[in-house]
Amino acid sequence: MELKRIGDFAWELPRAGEMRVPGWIFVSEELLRPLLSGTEGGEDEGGGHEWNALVQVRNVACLPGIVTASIAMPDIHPGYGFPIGGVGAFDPDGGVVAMGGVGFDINCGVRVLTTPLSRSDVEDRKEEVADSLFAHVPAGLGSEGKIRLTLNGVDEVLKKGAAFALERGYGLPEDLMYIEENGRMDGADPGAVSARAKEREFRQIGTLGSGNHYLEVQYVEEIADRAAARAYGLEEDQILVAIHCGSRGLGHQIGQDALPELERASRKYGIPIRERELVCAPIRSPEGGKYLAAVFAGINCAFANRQVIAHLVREVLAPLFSLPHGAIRTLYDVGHNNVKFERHRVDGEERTLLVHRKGSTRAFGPGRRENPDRYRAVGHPIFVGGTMGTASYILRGTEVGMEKAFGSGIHGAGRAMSRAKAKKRWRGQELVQDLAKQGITVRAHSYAGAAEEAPGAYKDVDLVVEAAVGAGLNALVAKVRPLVCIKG
DNA sequence: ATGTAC
Repeated sequence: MELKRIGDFAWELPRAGEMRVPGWIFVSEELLRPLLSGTEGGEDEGGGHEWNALVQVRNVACLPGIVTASIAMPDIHPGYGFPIGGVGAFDPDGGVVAMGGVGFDINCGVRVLTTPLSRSDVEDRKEEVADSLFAHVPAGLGSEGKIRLTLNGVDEVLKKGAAFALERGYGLPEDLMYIEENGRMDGADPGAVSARAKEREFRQIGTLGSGNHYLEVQYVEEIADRAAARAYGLEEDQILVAIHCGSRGLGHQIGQDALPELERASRKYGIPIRERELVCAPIRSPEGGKYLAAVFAGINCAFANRQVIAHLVREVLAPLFSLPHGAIRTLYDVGHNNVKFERHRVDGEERTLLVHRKGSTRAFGPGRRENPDRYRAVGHPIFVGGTMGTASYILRGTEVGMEKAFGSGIHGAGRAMSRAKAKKRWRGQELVQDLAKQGITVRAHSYAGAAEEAPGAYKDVDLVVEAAVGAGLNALVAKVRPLVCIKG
């Protein structure tokens, strides 16, 4: 595939064939190289689909009703249907909602809590902090939470999101102000969610899960943007807690249920299926409407999940450091596997679009009314999770990002190596010991899982951030380092 | 990502 350079950190995949718009890939030369080494039409573990992130950018560009471009963030790597790091905005008239644009872990995202603690408060108590968090926050594959829901309770979670958790006494009212959508997505319909999906939520609310999900105690190493840091209440050496998780089994089941339904819809409406998960339905069709109502419910499930986990973190840290719960505040909570209706300027005209972000964080810039009052002037924070052994970053939305990428940003380092390959190359136990020597206390529910998450299996997060900032999509606010990491 | 399987 021929790419045209259109900027220092921007490349265009020109419109050709059945593409309705061009592809825009925001990467540096160095990050572009591995993308070009994939083989088009190559075999993959999933059954012989084209397993190449750039092919996926092109496939998304072929979907009906896509607006402006099929966009890839600097952490782009192959996903199901959409690339991870992919953004696609669609016109509600004639456009589609695509399962691959959301993925299985609906509203997977990050919440960051601020504390009044500084690095020195935690540094020599890391083992104690790690053990307490590990014991109190349920995590790992198939883990079950401390809360049991009834069927009616699950419906309430799906309708109310984080507010449900608050009603049950998990969290502080001010938390809601600092969650994307205030923690509650409109248009969620529990009736669009299967009984099987709901059954998976009965015992799973308030659990971290596995894979790349984690709970991390971090300190602020460096502040790059004083004004934004002031608005966010961040200082150097300050202790933060990052919670990375999603909608667990429920979101996964919504995705599984949607596959055959949207496959039928794709055929019914005559939309070519270019990859198993790139099935879709017109936004205004009954099938599209049902899928959206189910996804919105899944989004609420993840908001509620992170809200409960934030409470569990407070239950651990407050007594340990003699703090009131109110001293541990929600900086922000924002997802990176979502689809939603948003207002955007396209060619000078304000329009409502359905924006898919798959492994891409919403990153609204200065002035947007969706931002909390305290953040309105600088844009809301976004969280870029590095790996167990490397830095994470706090960035913010920008006006350039609003124009070029529908207000989107990066979400992490992005995998550079498959999970299978990483598992062969590293041993989890050795990895945890190595990290301990570097001052990072890791508690993992699965050593095999930890090996898959080896820092070496990811791209260099510093380069990914450099590209996002260089392209102007996001602005750098602060760099943070891990002290304690709980892995699923 | 995922009760790694219909």
